[in-house]
Amino acid sequence: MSDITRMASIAALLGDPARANILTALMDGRALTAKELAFAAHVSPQTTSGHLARLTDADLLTVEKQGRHRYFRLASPLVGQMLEGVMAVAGPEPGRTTAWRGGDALRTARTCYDHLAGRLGVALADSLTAAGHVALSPDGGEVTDRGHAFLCDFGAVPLAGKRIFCRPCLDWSERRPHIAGRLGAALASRCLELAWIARQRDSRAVSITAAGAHGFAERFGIHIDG
Amino acid sequence: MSDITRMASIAALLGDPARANILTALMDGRALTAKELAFAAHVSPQTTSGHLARLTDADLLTVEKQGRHRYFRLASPLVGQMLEGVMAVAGPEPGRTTAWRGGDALRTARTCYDHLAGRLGVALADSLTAAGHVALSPDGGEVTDRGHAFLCDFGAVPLAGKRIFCRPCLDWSERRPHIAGRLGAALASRCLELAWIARQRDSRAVSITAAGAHGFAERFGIHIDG
DNA sequence: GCAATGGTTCGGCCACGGCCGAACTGTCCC
DNA sequence: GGGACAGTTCGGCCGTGGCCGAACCATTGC
Repeated sequence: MSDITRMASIAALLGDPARANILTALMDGRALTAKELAFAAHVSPQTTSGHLARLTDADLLTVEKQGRHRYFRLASPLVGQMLEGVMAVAGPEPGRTTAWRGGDALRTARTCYDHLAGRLGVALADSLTAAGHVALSPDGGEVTDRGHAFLCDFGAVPLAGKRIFCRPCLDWSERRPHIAGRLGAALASRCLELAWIARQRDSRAVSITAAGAHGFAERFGIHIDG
Repeated sequence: MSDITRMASIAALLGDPARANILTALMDGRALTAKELAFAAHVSPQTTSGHLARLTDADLLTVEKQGRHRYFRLASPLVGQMLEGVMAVAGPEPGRTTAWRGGDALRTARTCYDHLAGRLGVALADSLTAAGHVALSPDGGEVTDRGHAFLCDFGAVPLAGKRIFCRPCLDWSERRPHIAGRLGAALASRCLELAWIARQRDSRAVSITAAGAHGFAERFGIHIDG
């Protein structure tokens, strides 16, 4: 199969509205179940199953089995970039000025469910592990004694609950882990509380405030440009 | 029509092998006729006509009438970037290391028919106009007396012939004009003769040699990185 | 064990769209 | 004028593929 034939078959996969819905629903790096994707695609679960099979066959998606669920996510940053490339061409509808500029902002910092992702999320995870406050392993994470004190001092106290305390979540745009679970949620809500970050309308992107730029640098040694 | 529906319809246009052939044939910025594109797409002229109509309707291509020919070219750099994005995902075939890295090289310097395009081609045009050697206008170009002397000294003497002497050619990746016509061809062949540039296998990209880097800087004040 | 739920496979329906042959328009050139 | 050539439009054929209903696994929980 030639280069352009393969290119055409990949593009054909994006060319169906249902599959396009599925892929864009996954663009923020979350992993969603087949049923959630069926809802996003506005088609029945059977039909969705077929689409998902084709997308995973083409290596656009990866799948993880977990109990009776199957979680799908974008297979690589390249896939997200490809989608953005198509968006960039399709986006500027005549008579509409909002070009698709979410790309950069999304990569800089965004929420993933209720925790932080993007460059900021990954940098935060790096900082905490480098300082020996948190130890991440593929299937979970631990907070050290020093880490516990540090986080209490910072004001990020996870709520009690049976939800997993800390786990690494693979970041779509950075392709490296950030911190999810109750700890991730606590960090995000504390940053919001301190007004270090601010939500943006109609987007999962978050912006880093001036106070945040200063705070992240001082407390975590993190410098995010843009 | 929603964002993702439009995205899907754009992607669907790329998803047909014939259209994918057409678009990739135009990726180096040349303008080709419907018949040439029919040949590239391996389908009949009638079928090609339909494809071209859809591609221009979607603003992926622009068309210029010229006599009984219609010349098609990519409508914007975004289209080329989109194609590269899809190539990047489709390209790395398992068991094959040649990823699609032509993109950068093509943008740096390439041939367009028999003259130079890309950053180098545009820089050359800029240099010659800035120095007052050449005056480009939308439908042609003139060489000044000083320019004539300069070009003779450089060794770029256009062949006689009825082909147009000098005309601007819109550069796909830079979206600014470079020099085509007999003059453009003479410049390119002289650069090749001096071994300032070298052709690459199976590609329209050309590489700038060490002598070229030096020569372009000294004679034309051009510095191309990469 | 059984029911409930997530997910897949199968079969059949149907529409969209790619393809070409044939006929038509428009331009160039002798 | 007439012939050659570029390109388009029309009509009809046909395959691909999207969609859902129904039935079928697999896992969880009672």
